[in-house]
Amino acid sequence: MGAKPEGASSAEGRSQKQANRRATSVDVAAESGVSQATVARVFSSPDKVSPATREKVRSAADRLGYVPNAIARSLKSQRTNIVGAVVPAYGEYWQNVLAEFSRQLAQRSYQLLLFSFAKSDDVDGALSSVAQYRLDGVILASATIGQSHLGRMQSSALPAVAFNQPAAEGLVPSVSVDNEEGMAELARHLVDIGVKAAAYIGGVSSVSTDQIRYRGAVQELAEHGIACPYIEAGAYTYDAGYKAASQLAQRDNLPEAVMVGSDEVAFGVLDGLENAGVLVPGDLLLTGFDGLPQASWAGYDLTTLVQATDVLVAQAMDVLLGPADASADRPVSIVVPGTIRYGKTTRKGA
Amino acid sequence: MGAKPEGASSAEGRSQKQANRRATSVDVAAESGVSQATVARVFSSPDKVSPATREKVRSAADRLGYVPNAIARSLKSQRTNIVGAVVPAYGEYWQNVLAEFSRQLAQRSYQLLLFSFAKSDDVDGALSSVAQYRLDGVILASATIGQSHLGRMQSSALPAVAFNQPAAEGLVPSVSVDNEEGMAELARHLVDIGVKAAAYIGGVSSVSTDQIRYRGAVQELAEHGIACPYIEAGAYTYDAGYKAASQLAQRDNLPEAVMVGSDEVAFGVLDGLENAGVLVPGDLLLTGFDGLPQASWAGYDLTTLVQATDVLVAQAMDVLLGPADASADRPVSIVVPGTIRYGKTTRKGA
DNA sequence: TGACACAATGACTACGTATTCATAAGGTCT
DNA sequence: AGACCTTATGAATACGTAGTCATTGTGTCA
Repeated sequence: MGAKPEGASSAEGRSQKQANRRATSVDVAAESGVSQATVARVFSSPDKVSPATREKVRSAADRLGYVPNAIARSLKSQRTNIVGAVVPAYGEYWQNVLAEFSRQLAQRSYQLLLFSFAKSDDVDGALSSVAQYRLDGVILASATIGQSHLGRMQSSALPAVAFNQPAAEGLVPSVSVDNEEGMAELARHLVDIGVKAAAYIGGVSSVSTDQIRYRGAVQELAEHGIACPYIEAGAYTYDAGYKAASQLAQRDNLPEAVMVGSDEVAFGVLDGLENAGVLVPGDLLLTGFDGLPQASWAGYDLTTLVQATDVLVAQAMDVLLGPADASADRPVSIVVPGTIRYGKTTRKGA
Repeated sequence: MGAKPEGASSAEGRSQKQANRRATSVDVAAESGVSQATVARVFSSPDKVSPATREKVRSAADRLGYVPNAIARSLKSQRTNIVGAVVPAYGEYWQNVLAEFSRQLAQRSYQLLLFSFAKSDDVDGALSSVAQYRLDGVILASATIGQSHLGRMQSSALPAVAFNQPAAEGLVPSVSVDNEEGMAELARHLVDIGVKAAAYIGGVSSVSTDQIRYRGAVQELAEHGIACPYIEAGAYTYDAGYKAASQLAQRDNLPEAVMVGSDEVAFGVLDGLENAGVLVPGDLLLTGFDGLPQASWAGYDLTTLVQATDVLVAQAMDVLLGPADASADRPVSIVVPGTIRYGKTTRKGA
């Protein structure tokens, strides 16, 4: 052990020469008079180093402002401690989900690398970016990720979980709310309070969640002899809902109730109806789906199916990062039930 | 050039042995009978490779499912192509800002690594994580990042930009909306329509944006002889606003107008007031701040100061990724003006 | 006291890529 | 045809870390 205290001065000389370079474990080793291996050990498995050495290295590291380089660590260890999330760039719902992902990943001390896309064509780009970073896992959120993408995902060795994406069934492990049953429960609620005629406003009819939610409504209502025509808003936005409602309001015979496929659209429908002089719940009952925070704001107080986002996300984390049962015969596919929130939009007496 | 076509068979043998290992540039080199260096060139500077070789390598890469490893690339090139964002985990406003960051970074083909924190104590953890990944830059969003953190940031060589964070002035390059002038303009609007008595509802009084916005209101109103007491909601949430409004509504003498420091709180205030029987704008005028999408929803139609989030974010990107003028004497500090949205909450005649 | 287990540490190498330098082949100009 | 430049390619190396293996010192047991 060359314990001559010349490490300090030489290291300082160097650090003056190249002021902007970040210190490396080699620098710290020189500064503290130990080997690079020991420095590495101090930061990755401290118990393998004697307390005295540990302290010496720590202080040298502080002096030099050394921070371990996660990139290099990842290269060596083949783990990044980063999870990717492919999420649509717009939409209240996805923003909330993303926030929840971020919180729960932080809890498990993972970082979240975000791949968002505006149009569904951009998914391609996002997914090929995903492959470059050797992530520990990836969350595929958004119904607009096609099955071809999912198939490719399946073969890519990268652990993945599809979030609220019925189309993924059988291809990729998935976690979703029980869309069909949830919407059916809302329909049952309408039946219970005596509704005899209804309509359904969806976002985009080609999206699988849209179809499944509609099916849940139609089937349940059909059992009670109630028809439920489908109206397409064209997008999952407030404005699309507002417009759809404006058109609906001009009809001669208004349905007794309107079931909307998502809360964000439902807010637009509600405002669009009231703007056209149709009172909710006076003239027409209204339900949403998702359980966005705004649904419980007094201004809207919407009857809707609340997704337990925290539970859904927690399940997704478990699938992704939990025990590696991913090698099971078929990908797991977890369905979480939702809960109805009863708001004033279906309160008949009002 | 050992052009014997034995590369293929040997590579296949290997790929069968270790099925789950991702192919590397070395594998592709073997498969296509060129050197690793040439493979690297095909993917990083294709014009330096002859078309024939390029094609040969490309097809070998496809066959093996080769995707360049961004981690290894980063280690070598000292650039990650990733920008970090330190953002609060909650709040409509931040969710919107984050979405905009994500969109604009994607446009510039950067990825976004998200560090969110729930309590402001967690900022420490987030910031030390930030340092480990050798990011190309970091966005510090949230007024709760203390000056000590900013100071440390300043010395860490990592390009940073503070977003809507007045406290950063002089320490870190910053981009914000003109909080003071924006609130002053709203106050002027109230004065213009004849308001003689007002109150201000802030989120958390110790936060710098809160203080500055309040100052903007107070000073402008004072010039017209109008007092403007400060009420603290306690958080930047709908619920906090709702509660504050409920208490306010019980007072004997209601102010003519209430200025709220942020839209999300303002929505709560609005609903809280109406719930208590105080009509807006009939009994009381109301303004918000931020320009959230919900402000233009017909249900609220709030008068507020709209932040041009896209412009703010674009400016932040320029500061962070643009020409490296960061070495200027003092960090730049860009202020973007806001725009008033006139909603029905200050429409006196209604 | 010698044989042996064990703790602490250092030398060395691999992770996968990009880049520098050297080399070889082919073409141009006088 | 010889000197020279250009293009295409390969060999070797560096990026910063973690883990393997070898080495040394220290204590324990018979």
